[in-house]
Amino acid sequence: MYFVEVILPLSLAKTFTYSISEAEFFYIKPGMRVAVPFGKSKIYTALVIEIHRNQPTLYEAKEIHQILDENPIVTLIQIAHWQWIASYYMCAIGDVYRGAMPSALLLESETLISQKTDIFVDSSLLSDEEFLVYEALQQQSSLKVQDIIAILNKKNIFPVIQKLIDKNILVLQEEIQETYKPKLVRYVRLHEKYNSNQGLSELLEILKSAAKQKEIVMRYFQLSATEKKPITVKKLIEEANSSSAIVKALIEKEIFEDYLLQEDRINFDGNFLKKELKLSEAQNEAFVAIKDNFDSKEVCLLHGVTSSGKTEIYIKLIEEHLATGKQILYLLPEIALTTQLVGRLSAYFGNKVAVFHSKYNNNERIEVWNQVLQNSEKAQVVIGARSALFLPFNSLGLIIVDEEHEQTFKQADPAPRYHARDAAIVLAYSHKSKVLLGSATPCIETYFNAKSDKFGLVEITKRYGNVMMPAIELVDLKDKYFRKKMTGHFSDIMIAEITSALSLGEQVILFQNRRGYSPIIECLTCGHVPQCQQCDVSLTYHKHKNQLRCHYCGYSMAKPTNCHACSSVDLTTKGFGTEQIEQELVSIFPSSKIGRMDQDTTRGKFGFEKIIDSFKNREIDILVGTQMLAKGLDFDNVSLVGVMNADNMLYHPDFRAFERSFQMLTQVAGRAGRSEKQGKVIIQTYNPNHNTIQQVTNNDYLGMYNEQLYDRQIYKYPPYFRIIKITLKQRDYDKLKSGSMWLYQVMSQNLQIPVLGPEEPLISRIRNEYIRTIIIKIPQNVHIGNTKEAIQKMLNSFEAVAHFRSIKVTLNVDFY
DNA sequence: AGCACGCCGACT
DNA sequence: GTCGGCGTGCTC
Repeated sequence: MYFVEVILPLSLAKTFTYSISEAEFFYIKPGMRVAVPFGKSKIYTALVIEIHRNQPTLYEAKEIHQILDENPIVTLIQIAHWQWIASYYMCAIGDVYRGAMPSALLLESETLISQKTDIFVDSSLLSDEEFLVYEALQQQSSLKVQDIIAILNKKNIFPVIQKLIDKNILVLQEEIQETYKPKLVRYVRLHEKYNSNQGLSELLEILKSAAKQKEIVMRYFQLSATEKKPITVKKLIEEANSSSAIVKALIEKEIFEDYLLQEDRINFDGNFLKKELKLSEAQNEAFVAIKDNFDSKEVCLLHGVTSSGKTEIYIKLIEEHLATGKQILYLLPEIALTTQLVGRLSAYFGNKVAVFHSKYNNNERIEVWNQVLQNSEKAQVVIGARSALFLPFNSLGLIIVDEEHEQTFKQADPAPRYHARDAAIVLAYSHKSKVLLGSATPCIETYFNAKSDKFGLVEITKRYGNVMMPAIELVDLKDKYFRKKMTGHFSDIMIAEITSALSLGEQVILFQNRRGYSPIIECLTCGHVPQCQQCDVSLTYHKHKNQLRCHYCGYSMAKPTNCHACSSVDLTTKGFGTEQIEQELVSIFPSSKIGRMDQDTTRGKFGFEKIIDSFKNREIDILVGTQMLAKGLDFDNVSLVGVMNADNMLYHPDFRAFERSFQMLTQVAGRAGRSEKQGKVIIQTYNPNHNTIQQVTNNDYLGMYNEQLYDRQIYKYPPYFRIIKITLKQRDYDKLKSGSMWLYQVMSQNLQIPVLGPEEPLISRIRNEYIRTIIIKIPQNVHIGNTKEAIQKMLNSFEAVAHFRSIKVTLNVDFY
């Protein structure tokens, strides 16, 4: 008796046992995929993690359906890493498996219904519904479950199908199909019988009376002489200005023959310049210091101010690690940044650079997966967003986490809710590789780890080429409104600075961390504010579409003309977003070209690139945008950055609000003045004396760090405490209330550590589900693993209470 | 996650 | 009386 232990791509913590034959026992290796039946009718792509001979005692193992791989496509290191993620982030191993694999490698079966062949059917014995299905099968050889639901116009169709199967008319098939199709390109070459000199003259004789054909053949000779490589059919037709019909005729005459070659979808060969990299003195010092740190430490933090030229240092490090033949992973917070970076890296490393992120289509992702698995030349350096962490690396030499402070590295939903930076450090440990974290505004925990000697620390305090740090000027909004110096949301100083920058032909970036036109609409008569029907939030006004929209569930309605509560027509808008800033700009600077960059304008695969490119090409004078602007973009002609309102970030009810505000403002300010001239930053605020604002102005990271660290210790937050957030959701308010109270009490009684809650979050209802949260704080001296086990046990007993079982519980470890 | 079983209310 | 709603439990 032979068995395999498999992971299923479902939210199940257990592994499952299937039986295999003796031959399969010797063939299957851990990391191969097998198709297995699971439950009544479905077939899933499971991953083998163990092959063994221990027969299960409590049930009879089913047989596997089919082996899907010839070789493992997942490495043992990956499987171990996934298990770590599942246990640390408290989710099912199946969640990690599903999140880690490109979806095209995880196909599920689709049940196909078809008619048995060679049977006689007496249609008078069929019911109306049975007949409809039977009739449909006369037209099509097979039907999907969805098709039959449509034909019968009802949901539960299985009784009908079952009767037809019983009457020996139908059969069901379950098939898993690989959807990956290699990209094939059609090439053309001369038939071998004309390869000799004698053949050639024969050929000319044949073509004497076919001018068009002769032309294309002559063109073929020219091309193959100049290009010295195979010629595609497409290119030949283009170059000869001919048509495919003529090529086809030549192939039929056996003068040409065509053949197919597999080609990679993604190629960065084009801009390989083999540039020699020259580091500045400061960069070189940092580079040497990083290498020194790597001698004794696994992780090193590179803390360099904005524009200090961190990327060149990364490139130099990549160069050195490439020489050892190991793979390199470069993680970025945002997909949109890959295009810029690929351009820069492929100039040095040419086709050794590969990219992996969620906007790639299935085929593209599988190609990168396979290249990484085979340690191919073409994927020595992999650039990607957080999911690139799951690629099947053989031997990683270096992981770079750029802009390590960015919260996008933490996956919020669905599980696995992992932090790519932290998971990368663990992954690096199993590869015995090094990790470089880079940021101008490191995350407090990271800096803490560096300061406490867990990580190495290298700092650059000067900008590249000795460009000066931007001069930051604060504008007190309270004072400006009082003195009536405001035009819309622009202070007189802001307008003057923009005017002067524009007159010098320089570009301006304006930052407003809120999209839409204005957040809310309020009735002046009764104070009513339109709310979302399904969520506990006010609707946001979007002027462009004249709509009110919910940013949580996507609900939208036309802007009302009168108040829904009192019918008054005196409606006013409160607060402001990017859309309103854009519109004010149009009236203040009518002759300037104004662009807007936020979620609403950057949809689509290249939405972001389009705006960035037109800004770079100076087709836009003033760019208004949300936090997207803060993410490591380089523009060389921007001399002024304006922050419309620095306060709304400051007062988020979140222990990170000040840290985030500092990071955001410093990063945005860093976009100013990237060439010789000192850049200028205008920050409009109601709180010019606020510590965080002052720290931004004085470029005082350490001041911010020390102040925040002090608060974190007092209020029990990271890095001193690790936090687990438990979210409970239910449509029934009372059930949720009693369930969350029950769980809170069990936890606070059984854990000797702080447990807070159950709290009603700021937004206490989304899509008609009520929400409560419980926060658990684990101090440094308490064992994390044991605590998580205890929490898991308590959650299990929570689920054992029948009344509470319908409450959805999600866990978020290190949820920030 | 799906899918079936099983128990109660709204219709032919 | 049946259809179909969803709460409950299991899948190797």
